[in-house]
Amino acid sequence: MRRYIPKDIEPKWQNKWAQDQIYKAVDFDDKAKFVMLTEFPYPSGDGLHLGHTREYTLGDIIARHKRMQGMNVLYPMGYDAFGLPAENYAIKNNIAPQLATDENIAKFQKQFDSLGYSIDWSRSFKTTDPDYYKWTQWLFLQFFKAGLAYQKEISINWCPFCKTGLANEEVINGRHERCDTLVEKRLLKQWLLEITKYADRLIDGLSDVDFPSKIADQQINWIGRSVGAEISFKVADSDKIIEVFTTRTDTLFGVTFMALAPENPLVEIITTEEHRANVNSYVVASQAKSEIERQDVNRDKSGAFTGAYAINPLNNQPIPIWVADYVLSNYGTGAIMAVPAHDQRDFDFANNFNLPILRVVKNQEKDEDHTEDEGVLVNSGVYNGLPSQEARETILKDLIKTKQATEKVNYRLRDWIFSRQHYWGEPIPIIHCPEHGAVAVPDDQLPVVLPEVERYQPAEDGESPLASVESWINTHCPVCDQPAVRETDTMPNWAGSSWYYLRYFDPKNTEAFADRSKLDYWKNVDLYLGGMEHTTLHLLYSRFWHQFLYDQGLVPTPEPYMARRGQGIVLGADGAKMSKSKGNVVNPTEIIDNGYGADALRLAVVFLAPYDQTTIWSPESVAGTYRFLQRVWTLTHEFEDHKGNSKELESLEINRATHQVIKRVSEDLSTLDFNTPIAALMEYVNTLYKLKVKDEFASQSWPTAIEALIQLLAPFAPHIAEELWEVSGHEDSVHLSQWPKWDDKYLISDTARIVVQVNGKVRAELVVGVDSTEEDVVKAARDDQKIKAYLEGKEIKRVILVPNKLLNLVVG
RNA sequence: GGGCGGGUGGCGGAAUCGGUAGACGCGCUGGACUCAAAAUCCAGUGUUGGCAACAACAUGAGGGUUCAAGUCCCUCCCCGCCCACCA
Repeated sequence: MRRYIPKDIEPKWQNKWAQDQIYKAVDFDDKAKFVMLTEFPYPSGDGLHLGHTREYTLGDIIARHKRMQGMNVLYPMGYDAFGLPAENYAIKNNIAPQLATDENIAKFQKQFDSLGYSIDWSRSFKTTDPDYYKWTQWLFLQFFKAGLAYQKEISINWCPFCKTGLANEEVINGRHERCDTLVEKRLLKQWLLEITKYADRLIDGLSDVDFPSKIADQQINWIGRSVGAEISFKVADSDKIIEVFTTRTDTLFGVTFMALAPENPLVEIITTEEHRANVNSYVVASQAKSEIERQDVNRDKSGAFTGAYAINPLNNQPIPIWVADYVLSNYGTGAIMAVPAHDQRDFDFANNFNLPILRVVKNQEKDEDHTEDEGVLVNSGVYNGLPSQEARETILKDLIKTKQATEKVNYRLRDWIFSRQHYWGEPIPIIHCPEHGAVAVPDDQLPVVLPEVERYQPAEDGESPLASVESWINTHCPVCDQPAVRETDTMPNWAGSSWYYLRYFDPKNTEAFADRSKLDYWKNVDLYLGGMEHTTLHLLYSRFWHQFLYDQGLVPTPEPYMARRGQGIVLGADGAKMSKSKGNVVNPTEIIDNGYGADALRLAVVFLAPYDQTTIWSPESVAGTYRFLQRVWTLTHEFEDHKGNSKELESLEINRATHQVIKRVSEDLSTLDFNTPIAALMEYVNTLYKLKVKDEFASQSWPTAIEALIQLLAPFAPHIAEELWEVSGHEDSVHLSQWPKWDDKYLISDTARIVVQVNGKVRAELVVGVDSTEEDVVKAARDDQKIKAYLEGKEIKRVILVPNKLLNLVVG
């Protein structure tokens, strides 16, 4: 018998599949379509890592399974190639990022090929292709034309290491998520996309798609919709008004001070001469603090009194106005009404500065200094006695009547800062004309191709490297043809990935980002698998783009992804995140080349744990899955050698095992369980090993049993399955064969094993006829030697029978 | 502080509706084969007591509901992820 040597069969089949193009997705096919999407990789110099392998293997298993179920499957792959690592590499080695990127992609491609994925490579592209980013630019212009892309001078998060502005979502704990550098604030003119306009849609749309609650909740929290009121407070002895946002109008009588953010322009205006010096030095000190200092929750609350007072609109009491840097300038109005008795932060501040604390909500709990819980109003004039929730509405209504408040919804979500001061990104296709301002580059001049430059390093002052390319910058206004200059900022690395799935539907189109009829056929992604870390970045951004495109009538569905699943991270064997510095990185190519092969590796990364769970890599697991494949190999070959034997009747045992495993694998795959079907297949093979000793492959049930085994294994381990399929005499690919079906009639037995409990403890196991009556089962139990001993001298008080499963005798 | 997960053998993990806890794999132990080793095959493997049959205990801790709890309820502890001075 030939031995199982993966490297003898895997490249052979990979070539054959490529040659026969068996994984090609067909536009407009009559079969039902299924779009299986996994996040495309950034082609770094390190190549595919184990996390990629897990993600793409999972996608491949689903794609292959759906294909065998008769669907027209599109499983595409591309490269998200704009981004900082390539640029940093370019800066360091003075090599064009284009070249480094192409080298890396070649490396990735080789690894991809060695893993045997059923990807339709004819649809592949990279986001850095001018043919691709032409359409990224065109789509940006649709936002611009709809008024959703705008320029504004704002204080932004600035990474001093990368020398670029960052979106809110890219700052983690005051540091740039990519390089871990402390972020600074800088005032810069930036392009923004008005994602806040879609805040409600992004929340509401979640109810039409199948996202795990973990992901949906995270997006909802990130958007942070908060319903409340904007209330106007007059400043005493002044015509100025302070607007504040609050969700607790019911606590209005408990306001004992107001607080303005240091950046609030009113600070300058209302501060009295007496307090000016003090307030100024406080504001300067606050602004000198780093982001991380200002965001530290545990820090003592600081502030300064402005000398001014506001008037409470309900009782006309004067309220001192303070400046405090715990008030955020970019949320709400940059000013708050402070209710120390019912807000922890206001409470802390009041304690620091000996400001009064007035309880206006009373609740059951003992009289604490402050509570944020609901209760009944006290110290609130005519509103005393109202439940706080009701008071919230009543007071707001009254204030609206007197035009002192409006209903207001606030979001934590901020507009998406879309400018980067970098070379390696899509140029923003805008021309600045002295007369006409920002003008869109006309469609027939797209793409605005990224020019070659002398140096890739961004400038200290935040100018993009493109600013130094005179010949490129200087152009003419598309409206008036007067001299004008190009925008030099580029798009963030999230731009190209915001719509890439649509390009797979029609990757070569030069007239449109995708042909409408193809969009109508493929519609959207049926299942999208990716990392949890993209929940509030890529996944939110691309939903926003898609919803906008839907509103523009450019795509046929309101949501891009019908279902989303997030796969867990694979940690190193030491339990730490894999990283080069820790030396715990596992290279999938090494495992394949060590002789285990792609199939054993694929099984190992999937068998490890449920796909959505973070798990620790165990090097021995490949040995286990390799051993299993070897047993499948041996079994199949032994069967082939004994084929002549088959003359006996069917084996009920084999039939039952076969139909059981078909059922289990099918059902598990439909619920996206991938580790348990592999266990089921292992169990099945163990069973067949035992049964083969019995009948020497003589029963007529063997051919079906082996065939089912190979087919069920095919999505998981495509190479060995294809080889064994051929060995068993098939000429067509197993991957185009029809997924086996189980028949319940083989699963039914005429006997049932019943567990017998006495007082809830398992004491024996009985075999009785299926669907035996309670009377019969109890009788059988009474006759059982072991049970007899437990019933001795006792009376059966109660009998519980779970048909065909369990009998519990309660005795006493 | 808020949101969401989770805690089961030496390890990764199984366990529809509450119904035999520990499937499957790793590791370990013993045996077969071999001059020997590797590979392979077979058997065993939660803990405690016992030669054994068997019994008791056992799913983070404590209580409860139930004929029956890993699963449901209450109280608490611990771990992970995400967000965080968002009014």
